[in-house]
Amino acid sequence: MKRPAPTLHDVAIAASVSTATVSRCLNFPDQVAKQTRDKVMSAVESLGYSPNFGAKAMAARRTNTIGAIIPTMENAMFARGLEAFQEELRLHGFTMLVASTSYRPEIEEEQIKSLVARGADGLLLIGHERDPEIYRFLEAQGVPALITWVFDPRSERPSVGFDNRAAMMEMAMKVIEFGHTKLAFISAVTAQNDRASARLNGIQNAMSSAGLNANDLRCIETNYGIEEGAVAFDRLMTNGPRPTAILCGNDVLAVGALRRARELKIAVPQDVSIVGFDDIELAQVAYPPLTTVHVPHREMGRRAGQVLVDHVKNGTPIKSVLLPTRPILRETLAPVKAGS
Amino acid sequence: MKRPAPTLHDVAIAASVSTATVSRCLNFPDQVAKQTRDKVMSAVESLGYSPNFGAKAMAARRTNTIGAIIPTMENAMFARGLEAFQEELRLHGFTMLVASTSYRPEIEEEQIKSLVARGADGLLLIGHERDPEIYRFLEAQGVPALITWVFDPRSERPSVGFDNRAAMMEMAMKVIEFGHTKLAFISAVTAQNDRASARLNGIQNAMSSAGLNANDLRCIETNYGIEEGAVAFDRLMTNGPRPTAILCGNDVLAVGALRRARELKIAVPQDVSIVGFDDIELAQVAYPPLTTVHVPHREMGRRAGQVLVDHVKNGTPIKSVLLPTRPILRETLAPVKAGS
DNA sequence: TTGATAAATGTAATGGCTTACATAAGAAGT
DNA sequence: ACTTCTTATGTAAGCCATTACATTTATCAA
Repeated sequence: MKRPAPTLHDVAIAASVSTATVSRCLNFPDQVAKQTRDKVMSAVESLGYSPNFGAKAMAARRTNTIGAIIPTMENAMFARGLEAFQEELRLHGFTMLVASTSYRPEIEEEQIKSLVARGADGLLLIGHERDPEIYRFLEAQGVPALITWVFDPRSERPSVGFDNRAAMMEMAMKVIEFGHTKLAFISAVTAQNDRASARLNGIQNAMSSAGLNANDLRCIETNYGIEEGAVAFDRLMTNGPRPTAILCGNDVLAVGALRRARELKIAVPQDVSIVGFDDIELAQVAYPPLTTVHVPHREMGRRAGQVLVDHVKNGTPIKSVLLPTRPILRETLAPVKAGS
Repeated sequence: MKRPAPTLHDVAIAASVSTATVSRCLNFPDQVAKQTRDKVMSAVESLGYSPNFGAKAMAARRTNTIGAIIPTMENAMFARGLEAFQEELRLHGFTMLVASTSYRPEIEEEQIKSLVARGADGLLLIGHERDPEIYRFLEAQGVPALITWVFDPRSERPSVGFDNRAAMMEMAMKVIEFGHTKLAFISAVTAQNDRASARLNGIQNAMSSAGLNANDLRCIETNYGIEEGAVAFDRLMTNGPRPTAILCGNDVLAVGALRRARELKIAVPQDVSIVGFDDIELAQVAYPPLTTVHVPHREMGRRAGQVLVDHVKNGTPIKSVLLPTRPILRETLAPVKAGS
């Protein structure tokens, strides 16, 4: 199907110069005489020539490409951060390659290998938790990787992100301050996901430090999705002791819970408080507007871009960046009802 | 920063075989004796070898890569479609490369060149409208491009998508059936965006065919975003003759309008009807749930993947696919109030 | 004019992989 | 044991750029 694309050589012939001259025209235009340059450029134009990236990468030993591997593009929070990341890269002449893994570690591994093979000069990864083998591989390949969306003070690997545990703990404290003692948590799947488990820990920490028994936390793990949040809410409210406040691992789950509450005619926040995490746009337009933890996704993407580019270009060591989060009180969190 | 990665040659030495054998081990494992294979594989393993994509692509003259260029990842509708597209590609052993353009034609051109240079075997593009020069370039490079998210019966270029005009016309007819005659439209920017202008046409067609004067349509063009929708709504309701129904170019704008309506204490749908387009998740969780045009984004992504892979692999000519859309009546559209 | 210096262009090695073709080693048939 | 096929492996020629170095041409001072 694909017919052979024009090569440097074809252009050289068309312009009756050497390939070196053509290459220089394209990469260092001021090193070649105007007259020659025009000749070459018009040949490039008329042939529709575009340099072969593989050959270029091989000869020049750099690609100006950075790979980003995220769990899913369907999550607005990643989409935002990445958009900012890409903008930052563009500013410095880098191109971003994205791949998504659907939260499957084996696909992540495949994608990492694929991007490395493509000559990515650096990688953006989400979260710390992955097979150590992968870190060894990146090491062997000499490809730097920047961890984001998390900031784990205990990890030796630098990252640009926020402290999931502390952020959720702060929110849980708020909830507890509102008088809630019967808490539940609709969590994302925690296996292979340090963000999700850190958030769970945050709640448990808050409970302990407030003198509650962390074991009393009812917790449901579920996949990502509005419907999933709805189902979890249903289970929480139908079976077992009813919580008065439900924390959710992310806004999407929270919005699902909110929807089911409406369907079940359970008033939010009068009958039950619901809070989310991430503060994506959804949170503001939900009804009632969702109380949630604000995360500066764009800022995170930008900073990650700066740090990574600086490292790849100038060898500046990667330094961790901790970004602040804060609870946003909107309307789905209210003081517990007397008698609950 | 980057220290040299192990090469085929290194592996060959470590396993004391020729590079050809290593290559075969990796690409056609059954052509080499089990004993040799094991030897090679363990060398690959211990060196952390990963083939250099550029070299591979150059030698093999194919990349099994398909590029997708979309306006923005922040729009759930593209994210969804792409996710499905990627899944389909994976099934056939292809990898997807995404790039986004922020709706800027010059960035799109840059991205197209970049992906072609990277050896993409095919491209997925959104909408027909772009500089003819680009189509010529793709032609010269022999890279097939599939147009999606639109289906324009009048275009000679095949596409997999839906008829934006007809879809919006159908919705507008519904609105008119509900007795509305004072219509307004909050549109996405129509310049360089055939989807947006087709949707506008759809409304005008509906008005004309219902005996209304299409010139009476109040129309505001705005950028993409919730806040932008809110602002547009505000302008529409504050200045000039108040419409009784507002159609929006997409759900995000509609949700913005909805939010502002709540803030202004304008009841929806009692005081004004609002309808969206795309049927992303936002639409269902908005309050009240948004009446909108359903577009099968995932299906579209899947079909696009099939068509493109089939073309790239087997040379099957690209045939247009028209996907159905339908108005989803939820709660933001109601009959016009008597006396309005 | 000439010789020296700078500017423009050309020559050819290089990078990592695939693959057609050549060769070597085993299996099978007589 | 000896030829004849297979099967497994090796050899080496590309693929398409970049770039160090060599060469040619232009420029200018003396």
